[in-house]
Amino acid sequence: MLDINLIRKEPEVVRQAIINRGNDPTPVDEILALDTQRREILARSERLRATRNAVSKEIGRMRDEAEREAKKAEMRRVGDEIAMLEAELAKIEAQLGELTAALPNLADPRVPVGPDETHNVLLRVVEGALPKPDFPPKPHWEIGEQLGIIDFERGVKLSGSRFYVLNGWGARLQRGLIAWMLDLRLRQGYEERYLPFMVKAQTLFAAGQLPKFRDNLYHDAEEDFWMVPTAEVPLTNLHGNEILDADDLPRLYTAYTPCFRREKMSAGRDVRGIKRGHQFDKVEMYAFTKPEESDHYLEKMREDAEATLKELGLTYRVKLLCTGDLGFASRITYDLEVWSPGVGEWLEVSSVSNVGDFQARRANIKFRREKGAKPEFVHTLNGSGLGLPRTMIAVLENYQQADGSVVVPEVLRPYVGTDVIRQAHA
RNA sequence: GGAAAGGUGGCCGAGUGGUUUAAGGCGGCGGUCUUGAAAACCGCUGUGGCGCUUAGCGUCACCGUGAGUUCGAAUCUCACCCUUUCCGCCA
Repeated sequence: MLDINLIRKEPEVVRQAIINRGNDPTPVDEILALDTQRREILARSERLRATRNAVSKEIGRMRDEAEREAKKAEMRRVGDEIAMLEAELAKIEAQLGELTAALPNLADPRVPVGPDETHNVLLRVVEGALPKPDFPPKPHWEIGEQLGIIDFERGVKLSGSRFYVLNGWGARLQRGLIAWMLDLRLRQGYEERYLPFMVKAQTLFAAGQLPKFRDNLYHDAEEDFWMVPTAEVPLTNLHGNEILDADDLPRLYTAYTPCFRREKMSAGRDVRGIKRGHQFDKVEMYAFTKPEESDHYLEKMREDAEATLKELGLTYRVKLLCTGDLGFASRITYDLEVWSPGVGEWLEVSSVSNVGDFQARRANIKFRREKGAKPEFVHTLNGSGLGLPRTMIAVLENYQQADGSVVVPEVLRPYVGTDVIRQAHA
């Protein structure tokens, strides 16, 4: 949610920012018009309320019955007028809310302007420590099926396309990755949380997922339960409607959750393998900071995510997203992409964003600089650390051997329980 | 799922239609006193919106949420949500 005061004061800036994202800026003008109307009507109805409050108090003290009835009749008319104005106000506020809720966040000035992902800026490539394979690398779906650790057929039998079953060492590899990543986050200073995987609609709104991305979410038909598309959603709301002490900031969190996405927007893309499913696992990083510190923690989160890939010895690259590819709530985003030789692709495994006060406004998360000071909105940041299926793909494809086995990365061995995977079961 | 009780400021807690402008207490902040501290005493104490002559002032809203009754609602009515206890079911 953008600050209405910013829209009032700098409509040109907001308009241009929306255009830079490739969106239509006309809602800005509608918002300004509605905002003016709102304030006019509000002033009128509040003057009437003030009158009614005062007169009602007098009525309570009046002894003369006739005079009393006269005043009551008069206030009845005032009441009717207030009701009329407020009905109008409610309509305007609903429209205003809808329009402002649909506006994306403003991009940071450092974000390059561009129409789509082709204009993202490659910042650098970091070579991993692993030797290049001296044989033609296979894609993970072949590795997985040959080892018997990924069962696509039974996944489809259970749930349809884009589902799979992990067997034996495959399941343990994923579990090991999750546990190792969480421990790495703890060493990096994040606190772990175990969160609800189903949340209320309001929780999704505060994180910026609703109303805009309704089509990409799963929800219960009968109750107000929505499956989380990312841990970012419950983490954002962890401190919803709270005023934090400045001493409590920053708050750094990490959480593992499954993520559920309908992938309606990506129908037909990446149908092969485990790259894009309706259900996937992710370890997330999240931060609540003072406004002036959020950029510092953006860099920390990016470094922390990068450390994951470095410790796995993988080759990756860092991109700065352009305005056209930026997420709805984000001001600035780094993407980390890991090289995977089997599919011959750079796979997006992490997205690290500074959201500024965009989610804090929606979720009403504030802090007080000192006792008695006026509460201010915090800044929030989120980053994947990392997405599991794609990290699994990268591990399987980068650590595959000529004989079809997969060596377990050294850091994962204590977590997985073996040095090398030769078959599904020991 | 059934029954009962309940939801009031940072916390406890009073409040069954109009001097409630939400009592009182605790906590917190400031002050008096003190060598210092404690005690005692005095003062202050939430969030948001709108307006203005903007260190402030005025006004409106907020007592779980939403509707309703009324000139006037924390208080009355209805629906819903949540909490606690008991019963049932269950990992």
